[in-house]
Amino acid sequence: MEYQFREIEEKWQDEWRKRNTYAVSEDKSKKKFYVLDMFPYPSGAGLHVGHPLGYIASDIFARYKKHRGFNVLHPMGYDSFGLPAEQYAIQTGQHPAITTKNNIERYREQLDKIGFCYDWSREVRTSDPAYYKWTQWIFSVIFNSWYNKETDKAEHLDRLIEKFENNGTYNVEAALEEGWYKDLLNSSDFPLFGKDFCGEFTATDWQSLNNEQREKVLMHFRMAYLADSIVNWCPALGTVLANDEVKDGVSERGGHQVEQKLMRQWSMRISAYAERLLQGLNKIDWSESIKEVQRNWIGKSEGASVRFQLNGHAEYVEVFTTRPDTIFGVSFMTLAPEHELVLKITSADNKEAIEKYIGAAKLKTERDRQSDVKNVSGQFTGAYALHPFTGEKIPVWIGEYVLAGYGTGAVMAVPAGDQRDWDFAKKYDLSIPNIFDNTDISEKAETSKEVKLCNSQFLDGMIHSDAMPRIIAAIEEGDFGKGKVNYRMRDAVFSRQRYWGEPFPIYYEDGIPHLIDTSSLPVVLPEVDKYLPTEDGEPPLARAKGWVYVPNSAKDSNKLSNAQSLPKKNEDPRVESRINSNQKAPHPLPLTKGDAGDSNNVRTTASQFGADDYASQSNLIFKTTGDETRAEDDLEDSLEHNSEHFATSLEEAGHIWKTSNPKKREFLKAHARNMRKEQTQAEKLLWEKLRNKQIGYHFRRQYPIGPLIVDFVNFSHKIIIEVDVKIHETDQNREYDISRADYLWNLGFNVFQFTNEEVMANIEDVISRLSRKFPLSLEERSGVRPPKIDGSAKDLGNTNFRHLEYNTMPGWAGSSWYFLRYMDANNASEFASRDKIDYWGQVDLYMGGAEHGTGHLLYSRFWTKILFDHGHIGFDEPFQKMINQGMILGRSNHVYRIIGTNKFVTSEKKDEYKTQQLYVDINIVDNDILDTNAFKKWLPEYENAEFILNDTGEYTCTFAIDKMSKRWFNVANPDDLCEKFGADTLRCYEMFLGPVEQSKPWDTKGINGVHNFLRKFWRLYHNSNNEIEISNEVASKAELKTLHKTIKKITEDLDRFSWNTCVSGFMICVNELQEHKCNKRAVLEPLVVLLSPFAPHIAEEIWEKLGHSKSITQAQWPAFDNAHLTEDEFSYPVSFNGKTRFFISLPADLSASEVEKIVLQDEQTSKYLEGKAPKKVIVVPKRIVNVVV
RNA sequence: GCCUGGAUGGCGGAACUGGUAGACGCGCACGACUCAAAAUCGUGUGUCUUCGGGCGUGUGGGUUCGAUUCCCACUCUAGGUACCA
Repeated sequence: MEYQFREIEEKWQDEWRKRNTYAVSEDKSKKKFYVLDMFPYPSGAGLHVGHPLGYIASDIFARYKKHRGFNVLHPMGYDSFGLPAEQYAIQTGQHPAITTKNNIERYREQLDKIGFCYDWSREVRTSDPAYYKWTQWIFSVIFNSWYNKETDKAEHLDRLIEKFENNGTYNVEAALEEGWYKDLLNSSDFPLFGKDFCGEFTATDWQSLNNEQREKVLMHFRMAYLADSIVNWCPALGTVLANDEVKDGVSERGGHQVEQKLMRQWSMRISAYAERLLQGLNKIDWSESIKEVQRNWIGKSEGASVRFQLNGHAEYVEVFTTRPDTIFGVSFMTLAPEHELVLKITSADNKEAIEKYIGAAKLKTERDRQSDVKNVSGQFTGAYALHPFTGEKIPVWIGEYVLAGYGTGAVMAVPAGDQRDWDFAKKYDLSIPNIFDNTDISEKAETSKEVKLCNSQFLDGMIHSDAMPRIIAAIEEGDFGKGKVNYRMRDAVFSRQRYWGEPFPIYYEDGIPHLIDTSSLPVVLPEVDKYLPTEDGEPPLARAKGWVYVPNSAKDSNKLSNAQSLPKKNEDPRVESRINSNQKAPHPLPLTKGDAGDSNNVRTTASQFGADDYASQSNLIFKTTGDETRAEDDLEDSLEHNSEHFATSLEEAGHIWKTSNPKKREFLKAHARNMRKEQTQAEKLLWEKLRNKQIGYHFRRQYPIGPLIVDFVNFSHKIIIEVDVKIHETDQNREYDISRADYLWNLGFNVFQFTNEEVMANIEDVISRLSRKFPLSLEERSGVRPPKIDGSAKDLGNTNFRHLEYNTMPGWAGSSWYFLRYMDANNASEFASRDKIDYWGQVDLYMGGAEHGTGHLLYSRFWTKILFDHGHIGFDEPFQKMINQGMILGRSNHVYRIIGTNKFVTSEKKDEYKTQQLYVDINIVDNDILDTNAFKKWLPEYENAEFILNDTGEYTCTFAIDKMSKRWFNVANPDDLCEKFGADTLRCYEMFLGPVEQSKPWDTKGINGVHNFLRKFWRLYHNSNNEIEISNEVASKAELKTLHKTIKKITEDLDRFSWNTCVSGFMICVNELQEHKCNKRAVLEPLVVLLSPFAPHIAEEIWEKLGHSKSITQAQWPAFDNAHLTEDEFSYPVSFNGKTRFFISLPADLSASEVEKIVLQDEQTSKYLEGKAPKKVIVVPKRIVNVVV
C-alpha cells in the first residue's frame, strides 16, 4: 500500500518527542493563545472514541493558531483524585496512588497515539503533592478571607480584625449566614455578649475577648469556614456530598441513597459571589444552555421579606416572597416542619398531632419527599399570626411543601395566586380570598402577573409590575420588612470523609482549627492501613500514624511532624530536635560581608552569625508581620546598621524576602558576587565540570534563592548542589543544615550535598553520581514523605499532640484552578508566577463536556474571583470562550435467543418465537449482519449456538443507540482505529461526523471514506512508484483557484469553529486537484500546511519530503489572495416568481441594469413570460435575477 | 410545569449576513479493469411525473420579488431543572 500510515505516525510521534516540538515558553514578542481541554479523570476503562472528540477539535485549533503566528499554550493533565480509585482501593487494598498511576500511564499511551500537540512538560496531576501543595495554599488564602460587601470583594481577614479592633462591628458589612450569631448566643463561652446579642459588638467587646473566643467569632466570617449545617450524607459512600453531586435524591456517583443530616463540615462561602457569578455570565462566550443552568442554580429572585407578628407570642415569623403585591390575599401561613418556632408556638391541644407530623416527615428520605410532590400535606399549629396591613388573624400551619433550606423556611400562603397554596387550602378547607379582578379562581390559582389586583386596598387596579414598588415602600414604611433579593445557591460543602483527596492544611487545638503555615506545605497524604472510616466513625485519615502536629515551643511556631525530607527515621536528626528542642533555628544567611574567607573556607555555620542575639531581634519580625511595609522598613534598618538579621525561622525569612524590595535583592546579589570570587578549591573544581555541562545541564553558581545563597543551582530541574567542608559537624550546624534543606525542599528543590573531601578526592565519581540522578522525574521531585511519628493522634492523646484535619477536600478543589498551574507548572515557590499569569491570561478556548455546569465550571469561576480579589491574578473569569462537545453514543446490536435453548433467531423472525434480547459485541457484527462463526467463538456459552437465518441466509441484528459502555459491548476504542486506519484518519473522521457540539451515534461505516481521502491526498504528491514527484512549474489558473478557495474555506471555517465542514472542503479540493492532475509545488506546498492541523503526521512526512528541515508546525499559514477567485463571468440563475428556470452566463462586472436588460431580451425569458409584461425585475449582482410576472 | 437547543434524502450532515436546497461522505444501483474477488476508477442517486413539469427543509399561518434562514401559533424530540414561595 502506498500510504504507510503506521510507519509515518510512529516515526513522527517519536521525532516530536525527541525534538521537543510542542514545548512552549513565554515569548512576549508574540501574541498568546490559550487552548484548554477539560482534563480527564483517569478511569480504569481507558479512553473510548467519545473522549478524544473534544481533544481533537481543540488540538486542531491550537495547531491552526500556531500557524497563524500565535504563541499557543495547549497543556494536558489529570484530575487524579476521586472516588473510583478509592473504591477500588477499599475492595482490593491497592493504594489509590498505584491505581491512579497505572490508569494515567494507559491514558497517556492512548493519547500519544492520536498525535496531540500537548506540551507535556506542563502536565499537572491533582494528586501530586507538588500540585496539591498549592491547592492547600489557595485554601489558606480562602480561609484567611472574609467578604466585604462594601467593597464587594473578598479581603484578607486582617482587614476585618483591624475593623473589629477599632470600631467593633460598626461599619462592617460582611457576607454572613443568616442568624450566624445564634451559635455564639447559645455558647457558655460568650457570657459577655448577653441574651440580646444580635451580631453586633463594640471594639471594647472585641478587645475583651481571648484568642479562642476571637477565633470562634472570626470563623463565622471566613470564606472557608467550619459550621454545623444540614448536609447531604451518603451512608453508602460514607461521605457528605455537595448539592451538585446529588441528583434526584441519590448520589451522582453510584446512585446511592442520600439523607439530610446535621454535621460539622467545612463550607465555602460561594453564596457571597452569587451576584458576581450571575453578572459575569454576560461577559463570557459560553453556550446559552450552560449559562442558563448556572443562572438557575444561582436562582436569583427579587421580592420582599415580611415579618408577621405572632398573636400572643413575642416572636414573629419572617417570610420571603416574590409576590408581596398579593399580600392582601394571605389566608394562612405555612412553616417548614423543621422551622425553629414550630414547637414554641404550637398550642397544647395541637401538640400531639404536630409532633406526629414532624416525626413522620423526619422518617422520609429526600427521595420519598420528592416523589410525594403532588400530595400536599400539613398540620395546624393552633397559633395565629397577624396580618401587617389588616391586622387579621391568620392561622399558622406546618407543611412539608415548605423547605427549610430556602428563604426563611416559611411562606405567606396566597391561595388565590399560588397553585400549591391553593391545593393546600382546598385540602384543609381554608379560605381562598380572591384578590384578582374579573378572575375565576374556583378551579385553580391565578398565576399571571398581568391581572389587575382587587380587594387590596391601595393596590386595587394595579398589575404586578406597578404594585411591586408601591407595596415594598409600604412594607418598609410600616417597618414590617423590606425589599429583598434572594438567591437559591447555598454555600458549598467542602469536606469529604474520604481518603483519596487533598488533606486540609489545618490542625486543631482545643477544637479550634488553625492554619498550618504555608511554608510547611504540602501536608502530604499519609499512609493508612485501610481506606475506611475508623471504628468510631472518623474519616480514614484518623487511622494515619503521626497525623498530628507537634508543638515544639511555648510560642505558636509549630512544625508539621511529617513534613520532613530525609527518609530514614533514625537517621533524621530533625525529628528529635524538633520535638525536644525549644530553640529555633538561627537565620542561615551570613550577612556580614567578607566572612567567606576564613581559614577553613566555611561560609555558613551557625556560630558565625551570633545565635545569641536572636532573642532580641526576633520580636521585630513577629510584631510586624501583619504590616508588611513596616516590617520591611525595619528589616532594612537592621540590614544597614547591624548587618545582621534573624528571622524566627527560615520559612518566615523566606516569606519576608520573597516580598521584599529590590534593594534587598541587590544586597544579596552583591553578596553572591563576592562569594563567587572567593570559591573554595572544591567548589572551583566542581564548577569547572558543571560549567562544561558534564552532567548535561546548565547550572548557576552562588545564586540567591530567597534568603539563601546556594552553591550550584539548576532551575528547570530544581537541583541544588552544595559543597561543604563537613556535614553535620556540630549540633548547631546540623540544625542549620536541616532548616536550610527544609527550606529548599519546600521550594521544590532536591539538594545534593557533598563534602570538600569527596569532591577533591574523586571528582569523576561525584560527576557520575550526579549524572545518574538526572533528569529527575516528577515523582522524584515531589516524593512522598513518610510520617515520622508512630501512633495515631488518638494513641498519643490530645494533651501533647494536636491532630490534623481528618477530612479531605472534594474532587472539585484541584480542578478549580488547574488552568492556572499549567502556566507555570513547575514553579516550586508560587502557585504560578504573576508574570506568567499575566502573559497567558484567560483561557481563550475551553473545550469540554456540558455536564459540569453546576460543578466544576461554577467552582472554578468562584476560585478565580477570589484569587482576583486578592490580586493574585488579573482577571476574574477563567474561561472566555467555551465549546461543549457532544457525547458520542454507541450503536449496540442485539441478537434473539429462543428462551430455554441455545438457538438464536434472526431479527425478521423473532416474533415467531418466545425470545430474549441479548447484546452482542459490535466487533462481530458488520452492517447489522452477525458473523455467526465469530459469535460461536465470542463466549464459551455460545460455542454450540444454532441459528435460524433469514431468507437470504444471513443473521440480521437489531440495533439501538446507547451510551458507550462495556455493558452493551458497543465500545469503540481509539487504539483499534489508530491501528486499522491511523491517527490522521481517526482525527479527520471524528471531525467529519458533524458539528462538535452535537451528540451523535458512533458509526465506523463512514471512516473508509475519510481514509480514502487521505490516500488520495498522498497520491497527489506521489507517483505510481510511491516516490514523491513534485513539479516546479507555474500553477494554472484553475489550480490556483482551487487552492485559494480552500484556503478561504478552511480559514473561515476554523475561525467559526466549524471543523466538520473543513474536512469536506479538503475533500473537494483533493478531488478537484486530482481532476487537474496537479502536482505543482506552488499549490501542493501551501495545501499540506492547511491540512497539517487535521492530519499532522502525513503532513509532516510530506513536508519533509518536500525538502524542509524544520517541522511543519512552524510553517506559516498560507495567505489568501482573492485575485485567484475573481471570475470574469458569472452564471446567473434566472428565476420567475422565485423559481429558478435557467442559467445565463454574463460578465461579472455588469451593472444591475445591464443584467436586467440582457435577461429580458433573452429568448428563454420570453418563454416564461408567456407574453405578459414583467411586473418587477430584481437583480442582485453576482447572485440572482428574479422576474416577477 | 419551566428553561435551553433541535427537526433538511435510505444514513451522518451542508447551505456563513434571506438569494441556485440537499455540498461532502456513507449507503445503494449500474458500468470499466479482472477468470474471479478485493482495491481502484467512472456514471447515477430527494420525490412524483402523462417527461411539459409538479411537489419538496416537522405542521399551520404571516412578512418578502424571494424564506431551511425572519415573525406568530402548534407538534414532536434531546438535554437541563423544580413543592424555590
